[in-house]
Amino acid sequence: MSDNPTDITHERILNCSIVLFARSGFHGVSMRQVAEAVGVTVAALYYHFKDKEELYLTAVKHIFNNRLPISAADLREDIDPWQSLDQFIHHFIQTLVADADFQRLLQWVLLDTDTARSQTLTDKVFAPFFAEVTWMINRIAPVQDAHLQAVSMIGLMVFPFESSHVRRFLPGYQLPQQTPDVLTQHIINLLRGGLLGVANESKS
Amino acid sequence: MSDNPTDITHERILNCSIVLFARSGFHGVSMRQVAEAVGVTVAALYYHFKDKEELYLTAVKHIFNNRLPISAADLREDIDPWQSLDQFIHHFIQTLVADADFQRLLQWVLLDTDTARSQTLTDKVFAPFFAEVTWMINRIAPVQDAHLQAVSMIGLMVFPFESSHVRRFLPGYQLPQQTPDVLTQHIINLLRGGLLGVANESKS
DNA sequence: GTCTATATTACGATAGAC
DNA sequence: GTCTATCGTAATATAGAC
Repeated sequence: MSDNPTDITHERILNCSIVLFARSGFHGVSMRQVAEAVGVTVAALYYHFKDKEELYLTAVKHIFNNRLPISAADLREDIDPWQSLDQFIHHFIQTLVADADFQRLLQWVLLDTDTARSQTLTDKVFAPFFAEVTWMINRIAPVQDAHLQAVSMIGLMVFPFESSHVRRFLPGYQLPQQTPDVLTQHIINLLRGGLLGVANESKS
Repeated sequence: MSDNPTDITHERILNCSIVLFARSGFHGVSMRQVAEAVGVTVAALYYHFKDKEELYLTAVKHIFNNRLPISAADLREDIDPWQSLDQFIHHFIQTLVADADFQRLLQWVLLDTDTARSQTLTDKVFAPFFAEVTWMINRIAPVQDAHLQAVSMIGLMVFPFESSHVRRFLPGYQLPQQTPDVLTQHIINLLRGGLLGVANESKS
């Protein structure tokens, strides 16, 4: 919060950790690697964080709290639900494009089996995000199972990035598909009218 | 392939490895742990596999080759495209439900940044799978970008499982949502008519 | 083919000087 | 607050007996 030198080092450690943990996950990164990336010794890390786990969890919370909150503009009651959804999807995908570390950390966190860690993270960062998504979906399709719909929507946004390392060797893969505009358009189209798009939809 | 004792041990090592790697990933599992799970010493593992990486890759290929191929019945030209798709989705989701290790290994593999490993796996196991999915989608929506559509469809099937560890702490989560019948119905509904379902679709 | 024993390196973590 | 130095442990991997 404040700007004294301690907090600055603290923050630099977090930023370096995020890059490493995003690339290789908790078990794939050693404290020695983190120390080298920061430019200090291992002992210095242990002055700021009591152990590796606390460092990891703090780093994850740090980036999630910065990237996951959604724009208040997307949640205005007076905006058309579909336009609202479009804005939100575009905004979130832009975040995924801009911050690959955030995207990959999300992927690592989903694989975490530690119940305590999962619950902490869920309560603190995922629950509010998920609630907003659910709220949006409910405005559009109030009778459906909002939880399942929200999961599908998040999957549609996230999976293209989760799978990109593999997909780049598959036929039909093109980088332009992953731009915020194209991807948002694609998802909205699917959410509005399914595989066949809006062609089959009765105009609303 | 044959059934001599060597191959039996070979296979038992793979099966035990799969369980461990699925839970904790490559870096989260030690050769000691694998050896203990199999009931042999570490040295025995190195008789069968030249190093940890070869063990991991063989294990992953082994389970993927068993689980990923899709039923020939889903690909018959004479079956209604939507029915074909329904069968395929149901079949694949059933696999994900039945084999949590396969589901989690898939998640680990998507996180792998090693280009050589990714390419090998993609060529050998993902490409055929992806081609079949693309073929199905193309029968339904020939003009669309089949690659993107296929990614979305796979994401819709996979993400509910990828996220289940986190989602169980979120409001609206229920286990029945994850049964093959319910999930397949949900996805088909979304692919047919978007968020609002088939209500908006002109009857075909 | 599997064992015991071990080489070698890396890991997380801490004590104590400055 | 960061350093040097180090402890104890666990990692991957191999040599050689059986």
